[in-house]
Amino acid sequence: MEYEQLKLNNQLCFRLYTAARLTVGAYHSYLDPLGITYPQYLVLLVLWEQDKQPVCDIAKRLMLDTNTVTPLLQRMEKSGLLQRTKGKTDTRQRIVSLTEKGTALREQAKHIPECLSANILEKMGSMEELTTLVPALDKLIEGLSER
Amino acid sequence: MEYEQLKLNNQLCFRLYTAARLTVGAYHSYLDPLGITYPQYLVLLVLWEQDKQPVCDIAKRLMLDTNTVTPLLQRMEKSGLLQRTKGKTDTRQRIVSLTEKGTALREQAKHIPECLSANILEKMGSMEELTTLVPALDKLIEGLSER
DNA sequence: CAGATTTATATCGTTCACGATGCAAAAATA
DNA sequence: TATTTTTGCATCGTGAACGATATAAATCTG
Repeated sequence: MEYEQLKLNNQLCFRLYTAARLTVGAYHSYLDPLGITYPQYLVLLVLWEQDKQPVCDIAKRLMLDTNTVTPLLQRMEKSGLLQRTKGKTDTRQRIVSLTEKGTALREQAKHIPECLSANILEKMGSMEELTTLVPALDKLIEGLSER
Repeated sequence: MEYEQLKLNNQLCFRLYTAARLTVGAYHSYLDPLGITYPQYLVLLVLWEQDKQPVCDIAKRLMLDTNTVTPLLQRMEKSGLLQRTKGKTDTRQRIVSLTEKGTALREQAKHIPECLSANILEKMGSMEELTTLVPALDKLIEGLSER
């Protein structure tokens, strides 16, 4: 009784941790042919929405720090997906812009979300649990991110 | 319209990925004094429930592969939390057992779950979203883990 | 305007997550 | 029993996360 809460099955965080891993894993078969990883896909999503952003804006969007994002962008630059140029108004900034290759991937990635939705829906049966998930996660994220 | 689904805000996986990161981060201030990381805490949870398990059972429980768990256990052995001994009935197995130090941590970790619950509840306001989260995540995990 | 502070980015070290691969022991099958 | 297959564990390499720290530019303050 005393240690009841120290049980794996009682812990929300373990579920989040596992669900996140498995979901990212589900993207793998779609992202592999494009030669990108899931975090790289996230960066592309941000840049496809709006190109030419400084590192800090991308980091904010992804809720990551620059010490995670910088190496990520460096790897993506190396693989030819984007460029990092010095900012003009603020020379501390590095403006990240898509290359042709990075832009072109958008077309190839277009169907990934629906493929994945279908994939997950098929395995989960009903849509219901999924629709409750999103607002609950948003609230959790909002709570945990404020400081 | 065509690219509507390629928006970060529309993606469940990003929420899971972020929520998991932030939640693990919330454990940090509690686990740091104990000198363990979150994945190491998960291993301890499993061993506190039942000591002396082979590597594969721990891996199954955490839904991880041995190529993740083995180095994790090696680090934990190095820091004196557990021992890995050869199995007797099946010599391929490595039986993982808690040391005194590993066992003793249970007492210190006892209040972590309630501290965290309180922490999260305070930031989220209502309990409602949290209670819907758990079964939804379970179903998602179940769907994604079957193969 | 000089000095202090903040901001934007980068680097380093450690720990994970995981695909690929290797190897030996156990189990299944011929 | 001999051969094949499976299982349990380990190693290696790569890419992330993230704490700590560094550096220069921008901003704020006295």
